[in-house]
Amino acid sequence: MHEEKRKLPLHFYQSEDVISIAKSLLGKQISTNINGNVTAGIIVETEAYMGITDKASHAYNGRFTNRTKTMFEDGGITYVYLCYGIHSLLNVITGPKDTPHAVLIRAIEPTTGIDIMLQRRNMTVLKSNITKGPGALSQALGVDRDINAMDLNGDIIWIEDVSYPLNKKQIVACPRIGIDYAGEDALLPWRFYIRDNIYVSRPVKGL
DNA sequence: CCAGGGATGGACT
DNA sequence: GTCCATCCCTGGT
Repeated sequence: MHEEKRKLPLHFYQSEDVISIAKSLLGKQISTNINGNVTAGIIVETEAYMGITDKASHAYNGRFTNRTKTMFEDGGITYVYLCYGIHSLLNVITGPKDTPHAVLIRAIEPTTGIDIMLQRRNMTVLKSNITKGPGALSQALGVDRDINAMDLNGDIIWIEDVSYPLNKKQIVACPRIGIDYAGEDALLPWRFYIRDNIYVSRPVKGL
């Protein structure tokens, strides 16, 4: 089988429904090829950011800056930005042009190139924190701001359907992390993760 | 120019 | 549980 055929098609990303895309990305495999080093993992945690109406979004109220201009491009590219001066956070841009919706990838379950990921994370033993959390998974995949605005159907970074078994009962929806500044929007249940997966960054108690 | 703040993670108690 | 490194981005002067 030729791997190109499993890559998610452009129309997957260009739907207006960023909530559905955030849920659909669970169980998909994201891969990078950085200077010939291929690493990959199954997406197990995402958050949706709904363009100009979402107070937690960088593009809230149509904010268009040198940083956020990537969000206004056609869906199907990456958006990588620096958080807290240290961490590169990886998003998938969705929707048509000028609809700045995004899905933050918050955790993956490593599948390919674990030795390379361990090196990048400066770890010697495989533990779940290798890719637990958005900053950690970016480091493991070798993603930094050089990967910003990159085509998700290219050869550097891509997402594919690997028929990961998943049913809707395994998907937990809860409020997003670290966005207290967003007022009432901080309560929206736009964080999604796979129940009981050990790579999820902060499972909700009791679920 | 400059101050304030942040979609976090790791170390520590 | 608490603390805080670290630096770009933003908006205001």
